[in-house]
Amino acid sequence: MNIKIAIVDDNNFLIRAIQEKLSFFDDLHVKFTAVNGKDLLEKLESNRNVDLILMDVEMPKMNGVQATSAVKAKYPHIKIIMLTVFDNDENIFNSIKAGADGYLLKEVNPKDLHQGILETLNGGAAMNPSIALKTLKLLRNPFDFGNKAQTEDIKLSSREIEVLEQLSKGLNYNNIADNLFLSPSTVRKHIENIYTKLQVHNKLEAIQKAKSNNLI
Amino acid sequence: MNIKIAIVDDNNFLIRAIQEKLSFFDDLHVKFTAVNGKDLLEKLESNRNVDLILMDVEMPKMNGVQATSAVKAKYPHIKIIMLTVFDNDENIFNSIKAGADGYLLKEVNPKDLHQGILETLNGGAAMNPSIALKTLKLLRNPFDFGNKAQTEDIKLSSREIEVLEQLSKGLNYNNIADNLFLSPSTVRKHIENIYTKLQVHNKLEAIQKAKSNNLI
DNA sequence: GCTTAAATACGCCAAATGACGTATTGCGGC
DNA sequence: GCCGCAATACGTCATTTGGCGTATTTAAGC
Repeated sequence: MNIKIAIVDDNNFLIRAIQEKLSFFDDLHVKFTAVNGKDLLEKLESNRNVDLILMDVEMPKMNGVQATSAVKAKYPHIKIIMLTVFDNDENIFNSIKAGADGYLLKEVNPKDLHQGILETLNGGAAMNPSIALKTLKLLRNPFDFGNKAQTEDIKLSSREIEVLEQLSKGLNYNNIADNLFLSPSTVRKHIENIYTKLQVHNKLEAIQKAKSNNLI
Repeated sequence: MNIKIAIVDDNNFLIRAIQEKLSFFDDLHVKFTAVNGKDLLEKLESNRNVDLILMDVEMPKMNGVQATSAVKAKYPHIKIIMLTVFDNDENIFNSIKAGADGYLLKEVNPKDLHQGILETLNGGAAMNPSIALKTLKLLRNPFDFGNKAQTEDIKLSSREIEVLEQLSKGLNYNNIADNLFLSPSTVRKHIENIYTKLQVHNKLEAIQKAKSNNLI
């Protein structure tokens, strides 16, 4: 077994410490390291043959949450474990939302880190018990789930929103036309305008963007 | 250290197996066992000096979820770890809501069980990696909280799931091919097979169905 | 060793989609 | 009355997607 790992952290000493921990295990190989999210994305561009990323949260330029979103959007098969000294709810929740596959504290011992990496690659999730408890609490109190607003002030007409809603059901243009008593041509035009306003280029992206902006 | 444990399971062989696992550790002591929730509550009545309960989910008379609610309402200081052979979302979610402090599968080895018990008493939560992943998915998808467990027993291969994940990001076939180091033809074939298995006819429907069945 | 399932890969064809340009109608505001 | 915007509608063209057949290679199970 040869597991290819990337480490992302703005602190070189901590990178060194993590490498040290990984060095005990023959099946783990550090492909490269990066000092922030931007650096990571650039390096992934030219060397995407990575199984798992150990990611810090707090970093300059692009933090770990943003980087996780970006990586997961482009390389969903790459697993990501957040590895950080902080365990505040905000970071944990945002990381999970961004798609992280695990969340460990940096004080983790080599054995548990190794174990967590294997479990994550095996379709599980790696988590400190204290983190696990926080996720359970978050699940029990679904109070502030959807309200992280970063609305870009996008304005769609009411007709466009109707079309978008139909689109999100998985209907094709002809069915939408039937449902809204429109010509298929008109539906297409509406969708074209929607794409322009949202700056996207296909159904999926339009629906995702619309949802994240509470348009539908 | 003297940790007082109760085991609740309607299957005597499984109780025996759990006792066996606990017997390796001097700090763990099984105070009593019960065969269902009702039995547990009665026994707790006369002997409430228990630190932690290992609880089965599926039981006659009163199941583990109901028992957890009842115990937590009356004895909030007692920790409860669900210990079951099944790991379906419904049970996990309901157990968490009922107040469980952990969720382990019965196949867990003695060391991990011991570890999980200590961590739970120490203010953490015990969780299998596969369970942990499910809780993360539940956190990401606050929508499938109240609804159905109508898992249609759809089986996708791991490669198919990878493709589906890429698809759900809004990528087109060529980009998916690039990301997974495949020929576009292969991506198309995978997607075709996915559609057949899910009985759908386009991206959107596939993604919706996959999400509602927790495949992605 | 044989069987099966999964993963890989092509080709063909029809349908759906996305990106253009263009045009008409209706309605509210100034 | 004119302006601007939303809503309506067509045509064209290239690309993407979905459906179907076929084939080879690899991994896993018996």
